[in-house]
Amino acid sequence: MSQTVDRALSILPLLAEGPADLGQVAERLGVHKSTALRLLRTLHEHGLVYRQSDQRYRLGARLIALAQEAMENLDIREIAHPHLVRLNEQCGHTVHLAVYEEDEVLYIDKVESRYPVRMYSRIGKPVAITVAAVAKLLLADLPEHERRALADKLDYPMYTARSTPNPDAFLRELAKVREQGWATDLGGHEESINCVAAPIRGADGRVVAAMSVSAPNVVVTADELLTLLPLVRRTADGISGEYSGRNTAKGTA
Amino acid sequence: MSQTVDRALSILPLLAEGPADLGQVAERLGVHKSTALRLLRTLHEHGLVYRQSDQRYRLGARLIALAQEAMENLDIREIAHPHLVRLNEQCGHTVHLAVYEEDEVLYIDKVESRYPVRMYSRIGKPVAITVAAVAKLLLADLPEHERRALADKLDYPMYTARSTPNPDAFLRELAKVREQGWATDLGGHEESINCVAAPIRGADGRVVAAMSVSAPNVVVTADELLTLLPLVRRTADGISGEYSGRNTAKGTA
DNA sequence: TGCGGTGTTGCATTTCTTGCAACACTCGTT
DNA sequence: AACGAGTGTTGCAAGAAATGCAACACCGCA
Repeated sequence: MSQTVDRALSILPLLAEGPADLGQVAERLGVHKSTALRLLRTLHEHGLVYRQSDQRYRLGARLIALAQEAMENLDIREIAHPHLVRLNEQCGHTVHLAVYEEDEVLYIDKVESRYPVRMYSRIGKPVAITVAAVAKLLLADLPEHERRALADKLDYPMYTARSTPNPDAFLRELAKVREQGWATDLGGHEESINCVAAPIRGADGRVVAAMSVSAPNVVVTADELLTLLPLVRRTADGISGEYSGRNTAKGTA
Repeated sequence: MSQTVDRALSILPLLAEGPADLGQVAERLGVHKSTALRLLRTLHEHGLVYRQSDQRYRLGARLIALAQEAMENLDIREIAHPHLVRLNEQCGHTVHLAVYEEDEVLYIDKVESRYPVRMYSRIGKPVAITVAAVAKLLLADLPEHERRALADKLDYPMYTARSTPNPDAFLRELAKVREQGWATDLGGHEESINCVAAPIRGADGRVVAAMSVSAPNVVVTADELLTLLPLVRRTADGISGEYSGRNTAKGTA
């Protein structure tokens, strides 16, 4: 809607790929160097980009701090956290909390496994949307037409042989997940990692977040992990209850 | 430098304080509602701002993802991480890694304490710059005039009775830290929490990051914590060595 | 010393942003 | 049901602000 701002903001994802110098930025934006310079300067003043010693630009610290505050404003996270910790104490595995927002699913909290073999993931990282158990739950709750539109828009990378291959398979999986009220990812993202997940619902019944327990094959088999399902669901329901109860002014994802 | 972009970016810290509606944004920017609307729309298109169900705006998920990528591009973090984990395994306490950038010090990595009583902090959160041990190390390495300028610019909140009270005290502390090559924070931020910290240096000897071990009084006394100093310094030196060795193309903070 | 590469500045042109005012919409109220 | 306040949204004309250009400054290197 606003060309100047649009251009300036386009610089951010570009720099997320790695540091770049003025010329590179100008070229990828399709603008004159002097224009790129002025945009970068403005971003710099706000701390969103940083100029490192070799003069190249990269994303700045203020961006990280802003994101931090953004997450702290999500009240679902605050409510859920103690529950996640308790679940982790009971089962020992990695626990995740994720939300959906505008075609993306991302982790907003995590409690690390107490086993030495851990799964890699990071708070803030976008989730593999076509295979992750939490993503299935969050998308399964969308209205039918949105689900369809999103499914068609997505890429379906074959992380493993069990990854969801195409929109139709994905929609079928979502229908199933919607039906049963929980989801799994059995080696669909990384061959040796399984997850079970359950939805967290607001007062109106809509899914506002999803949580999962993940563990590698070498620690527990998929079947053993599935025995945790009732515990996971109970935890999720507990969070749902508390979230619906305290319906403070603040809204959520 | 660019008014439009400047205004748009000013919206972000504003929304970091909490969700706001169009009118509030317009008022705080000092622009007409329609202008604010168009700026917000542009931010929205880039996912930096999200419109929640009650129509109010808050910071968006893309921002969190961007910040995530920003941190992953910091190579010091990648190199340091395994060292931090090892240190945590040896002493059991919370370990932090922090960098300085444009008047801010922030944590970019953390390994949680294995004791039940934990200290609150979060990756990405700006550090209490006038008292934190890591902040002292990072600032102590700045050229003299920058140090002076920054010290005068800062606020000196009295978190506790032992907090650094004013610029002069701070500069004296920095001089001392610079001299001895390590730093402490003994109850300067939270009454019952102590830290010891050591600097990580690049090939040119400049401090590029700092790391610390923190523990509450109830777990170990300040004196006991200080016995860990040699271990902390050895770890930091190990990271420095590795960082200086691998001087790849990528620059750093 | 001269040369390529890169970043920076002043300026005229024109585009793009701005504020306005009127309109649409959703609530809560009478 | 009708009303009115509050809020969000759009088209448009005026003017301010962003743009690209070209010339300049700077650095490392041959």
